[in-house]
Amino acid sequence: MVECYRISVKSADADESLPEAFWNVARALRHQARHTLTPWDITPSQSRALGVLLHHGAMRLSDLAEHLRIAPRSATEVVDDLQSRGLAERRPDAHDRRATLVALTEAGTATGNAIREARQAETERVFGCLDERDQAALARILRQLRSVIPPH
Amino acid sequence: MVECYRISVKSADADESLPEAFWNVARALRHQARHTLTPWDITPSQSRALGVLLHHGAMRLSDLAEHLRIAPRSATEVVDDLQSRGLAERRPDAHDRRATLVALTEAGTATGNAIREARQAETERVFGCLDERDQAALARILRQLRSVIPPH
DNA sequence: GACATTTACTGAGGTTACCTCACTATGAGG
DNA sequence: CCTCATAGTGAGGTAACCTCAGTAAATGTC
Repeated sequence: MVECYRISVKSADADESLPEAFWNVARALRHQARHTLTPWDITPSQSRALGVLLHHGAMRLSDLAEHLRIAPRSATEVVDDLQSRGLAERRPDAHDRRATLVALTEAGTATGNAIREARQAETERVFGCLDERDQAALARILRQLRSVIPPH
Repeated sequence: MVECYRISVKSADADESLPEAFWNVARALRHQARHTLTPWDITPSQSRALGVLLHHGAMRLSDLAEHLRIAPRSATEVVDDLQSRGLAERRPDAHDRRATLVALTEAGTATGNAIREARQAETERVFGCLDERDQAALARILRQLRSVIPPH
């Protein structure tokens, strides 16, 4: 179902180092991901928040910040943006009146789902072009790379 | 020469998808690269410019912009920064009085070399932990991925 | 129960790394 | 000579972050 058009290798700079090749792929993927978002006029950071809320449901602003690995203050801004677009809303937390719960609106859920599907199709098109063995190899290699990079 | 300490796999979230694993590695690498720069108090974008100038020698500001894939106006700023740190200097282009050549100072060359070496050691430590076959496999897989992502 | 401490969010203001648009100085073609 | 293109930069803007200080609410202590 997934079309794998392989453009002629055109002897593309095969003389690039592994890190260069890695970053080139990362840049192309990032570029493509940004492109995928254009129909919704959503920024990447908003899309990330949408994804977290879609996946985990309503949560406190500080928890959202943690999921997004950003400072709580920055999450405030992302939520402001989503709210001004009618994609999310703030609700009081019944158990803690200091906290505010962030929840997707119906529009937010719909948009989030649409984006999720588009991104899934996109990554399937890309990573699905690798055969089973290469997918397994890539997963293994990525795991090993990450084990060598000091976390934090 | 390269130490490969493999921390226990500790069954780290092995349930991540390929794109997730890819981005996690990318994030860790970016984080590490940023960390590597701390001794020189240099920003990543300045380091990139330093690298281009080191590799290709003095060039016009617009050519530098092209190498860095940024707008000429943005290259002006990077060069301003490098110049204020005494790492680069502007020179008139003898053949075109509109143009300005950007050249590394002695300090800039030294700093650029030091950074290049540190980064090389760093990537060798990471990618060098893959055996020959895995390095070849990764290179091949990355090439294939990039051939599937529409360029530009 | 009063009081100190901690926690949750947000206003104010800053940074990095980009961008576009308009302007000046210069070069190149007819 | 005059028009047009090109090289760099000032002015001003954006996204996505940050820290620090302040307010309101909860929680622990005496």
